[in-house]
Parts: sequence; structure tokens; C-alpha cells
Amino acid sequence: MPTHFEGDERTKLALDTFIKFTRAAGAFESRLLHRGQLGDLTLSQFGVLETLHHLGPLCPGQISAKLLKSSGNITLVLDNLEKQGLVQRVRDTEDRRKITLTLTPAGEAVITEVFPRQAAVIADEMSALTPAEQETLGRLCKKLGLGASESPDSIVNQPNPLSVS
Amino acid sequence: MPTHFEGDERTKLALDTFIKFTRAAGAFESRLLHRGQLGDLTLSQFGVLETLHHLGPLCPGQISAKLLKSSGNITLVLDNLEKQGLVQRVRDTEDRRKITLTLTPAGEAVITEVFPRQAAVIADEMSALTPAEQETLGRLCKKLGLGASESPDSIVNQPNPLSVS
DNA sequence: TTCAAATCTTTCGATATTGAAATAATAACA
DNA sequence: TGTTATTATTTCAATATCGAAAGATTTGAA
Repeated sequence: MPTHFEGDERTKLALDTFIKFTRAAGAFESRLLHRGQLGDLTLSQFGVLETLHHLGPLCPGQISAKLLKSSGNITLVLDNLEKQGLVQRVRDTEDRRKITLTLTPAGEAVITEVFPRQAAVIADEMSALTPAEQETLGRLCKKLGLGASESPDSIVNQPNPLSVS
Repeated sequence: MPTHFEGDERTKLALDTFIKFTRAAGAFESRLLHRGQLGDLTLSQFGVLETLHHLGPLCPGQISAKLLKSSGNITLVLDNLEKQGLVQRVRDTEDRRKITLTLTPAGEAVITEVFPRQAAVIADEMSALTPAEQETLGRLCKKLGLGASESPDSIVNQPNPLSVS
């Protein structure tokens, strides 16, 4: 949408950029989902398996922090992965509040199979940009996303600046 | 996540960029939600109201296409907006398959109140980037998102290129 | 005209997602 | 030690989201 907004130039540019940004993110994710390299996995499930695959056993809170999702959400995704026999929950004997998630052999097999394919799809989609452009995009995204490295659980309502003059 | 991936350089850069991109999008949306300018509206509901506000009465299919969401999803969001008395469904007399959505006076009032505030929040968040950077981000996002301007309903499973060498 | 194909919306089942409340266990401290 | 605060996970209710199938209606072609 070309915004259809009549306001000051700064706001107009921000809205225009925001829309392109949001749409590109949605479209990218959608195409990732429709290129059939995920097998029976959802994108969330892939994210969790990938995290455990590359970082080793973690507890739900850590996964939540890595993926920037709420703890409640992670619980559900883990439930579904456990139903499929891809991960295993083990109660920590030191601190019995904690639970450690491990990939089962089946889970390890799935992610070992799926990850390289998905990486290839991502690389292919990303190849719409030159390497230099990718670096730029990454840098701008990082700058834009700064300060937001907490999972939803921990986000508190900020005092309302709205100092946009 | 710094990816923890050991592959060829091109794939590594793509994954790294992808992660920054995805995270920034999620973080941005999350902060938009937590700056309290939306009242009782969800982001989806805001999107629908904003679309009707700026484009005038539309039918569900058009809203679906504008927002790149599935028709089933739009039906639900409209249901919730209708429950709140913010939009109204009217069956089209010409083509009785269609339904036209209109903002009620209450809906018009809400979006007129909320939109400028939300626009200010977006401008404020976006001000992490200079105008020039915003233009660049917009251009790169557009390039990255090209060809994906269809709503989920209409996306067909592409024959699997995976021609990533 | 009539029937098959196409179009538009809704319904349905499954998964995702949040935020708040509930549970359980540990840590801190008077 | 006993009570309170903190931390970790799960549960719950509400909304979002998809994709496929169902329903209703119109179009197009024989």
C-alpha cells in the first residue's frame, strides 16, 4: 500500500519504509514456507530444532530468549515437537524448576536433513540482493532492531515518549 | 543468534542477513505493540481499520490482498471488529457472493483517533535510521520482497528450484 | 437454457502467539 | 528457621494464521 497518508514528510517516509519492511518480511517468510523443504515441520518447530541442533541442550527459558518468543509459546511448540518424538524433556536434578531439552536421535536426524536444504532456500531467496546489499540490509536491520533483544515475556510497557514533534 | 553455521560464505552471509532481518521485523512489531497507542485494537485489527479508512469500503477479498493475509484470517478479524461494532458487513446486491465492509461511525472515530498516534510511534521507532538509511532499507526490502505480492490463499507450491549451486 | 467451472466468503482443524495467572522450586533474609 | 521474594515452567483464554473444504453465487460454454 502506498500509504495514502497525508502528513509531514518525515512521518510519510517512515510509514512508507515501515510498510515495505513489514511486507518484505511477511513475503519472505511466506516463500520460505512454500518451498517445501521443511517436511512436516512448521517454521517455529524448525526454529527450535535448529537452536537445539546448533547450541546443544537448552531449557525453555533459554530457547524463548534466543527466539524472542513468549515462554507460553515455547511450551506449546515443545509439546508438539515432543509428540512427534523429536525432542525430549528432562527435569534438571540440580534445580528442579528447570527442564532441559534434548534432541532425540529422530530429531537430530530430521534437523540434519532439513537444515541444509532450508539454508539453501534462504540463500536462494536472499540472492535477490548482492552480497554488499545483504551486508547493508543486515546493518540497517541491526540498527533498527537495537534494544529489542528480549523475549516478549520481559517487555514492559515503556513510558510513552511519543516525542515525534 | 550468530548462526553457528559452518557452510560456504555465500550461505553464511545469507543466513546472517536473514536472521537480522527476521529479528528486526519481530522486534519492531513487538515494540509497536508495547507503546500503548492502539487502545483495545490488535495489530491485525488496526491494519484492517486503517485500510478501510484510507481506501474506503472494500470486500474481504480485497482486504486480504492488501494485507497479504489469508481470506480465512480476514474473516476472523472482521468478526472481531464487527463484534466491537467498528465495521459493518453489507451483502452486495449486484453480486451476492460479495460483501462490502464499511467503517461504522464508531470505527471511523477509533481509527481517526488511533492512526496518527500509531504513525507517530512508527516514525519515532524508525528514527533510529536517518532518512537516507530509511530510503535504502525501503529499496532493499522492495527488491527482496518482489514477486510476493499475493495473499497466502493464492500462493501455489512452486516447483522446487533449489538451484543454489 | 443448463450445467460445469470459476469466484467469493465462511467454516474447520491445527498450530502459533501473547499476556496473565497458577504452580513449583529455589534463594534471600529477618 | 521460616517467611517472602524470585525464578522457571505450564496453563489458560483470546486472537491470529494457514490451508483445505464447504456453501453460495455468478459466468461461461455447449
